[in-house]
Amino acid sequence: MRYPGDMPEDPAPALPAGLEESLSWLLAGSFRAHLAAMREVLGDLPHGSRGFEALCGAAHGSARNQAELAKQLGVDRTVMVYLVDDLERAGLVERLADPRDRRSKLIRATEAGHERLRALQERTATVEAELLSDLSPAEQELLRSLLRRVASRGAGYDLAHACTKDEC
Amino acid sequence: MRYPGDMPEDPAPALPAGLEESLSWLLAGSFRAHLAAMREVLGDLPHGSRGFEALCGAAHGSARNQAELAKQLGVDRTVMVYLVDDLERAGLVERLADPRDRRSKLIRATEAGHERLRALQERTATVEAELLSDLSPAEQELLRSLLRRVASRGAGYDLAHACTKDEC
DNA sequence: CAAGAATGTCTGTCTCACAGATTATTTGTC
DNA sequence: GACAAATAATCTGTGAGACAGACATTCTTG
Repeated sequence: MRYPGDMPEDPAPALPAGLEESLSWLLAGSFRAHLAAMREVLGDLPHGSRGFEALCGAAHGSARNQAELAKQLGVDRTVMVYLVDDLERAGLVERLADPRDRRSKLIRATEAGHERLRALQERTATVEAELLSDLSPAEQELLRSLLRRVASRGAGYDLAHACTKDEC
Repeated sequence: MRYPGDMPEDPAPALPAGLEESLSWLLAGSFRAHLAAMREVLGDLPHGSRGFEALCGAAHGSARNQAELAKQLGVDRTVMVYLVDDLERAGLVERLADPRDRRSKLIRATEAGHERLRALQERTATVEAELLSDLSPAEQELLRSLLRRVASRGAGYDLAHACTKDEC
């Protein structure tokens, strides 16, 4: 865990000149920072940040089946297989038969999954708070709101090959 | 309530309930959206979005050497090798000997690199404008500003293994 | 009932990131 | 000046992960 005063003495490259105005880099940089901050918190959770989002979705029942959850997470359907496999093996989620469609499987968080998620969310909240600590509470909420609108608009894009190869 | 003319083009998963408040998902979603939007614009540019940022950094001389550019881009030093290799092979950047330190190599954009970058920036601006079209100009600038502060704070984190494995 | 679409899964393949070692050069220490 | 340690770039090998394509099952639509 790193604390505010605990910055690496490293002659920090800080923000790269000329890139700081590029939305490309701003999003990548923020995303990377968040990812790095989450890493230690998530610990041995299968598939790290993505596993966290999947568990989150499973707990909230945000998707009817595996395919829809995959779309929400922005991953390929074949990736979803071993993602859920590993979460299931860890006892955090379970595949339930959908009574309405025997092809579908409902992905739901187990009791242990809910418990784990709650514990993780406590700690991720701390991490996020630190990451956003330069922003006032109002600005933090504003940032979420703006990102939500951007992400919402981007939800319609073709996400094939969107995620993994680059930075991520 | 749905009306006759109100066609459900795609049963759009839209925003996943329960995830939309998670900064984790908001950043990932926005980042993915931007990545997807940029893909077609960048075309055959080596290494896509990351190559674009590298070219940008090379053009602005934001880094003294290859290692520092790698830090700014958030990539491993060994990754930087073939990233620059490919950009160099495409004639967009060049490795110059640093007169002050013969170990270092300055990564600079060639004439063709500047040209290509300028052309790309025109088109990426269009794409970004569309991605942000739900936001007013003031909000767009606000978003950039907020992200800059987040990314800036996150610049000090340990970025090892930050990027690739998870979405991105 | 037949044809087609959707869901989840499996297999094979291929790209990519990372650890570790290597070479060349610089910096620090005595 | 001589030596050790640190740093920059590179190369090799390996492993993880993403994707295309095919498949079995089930639903939907004509």
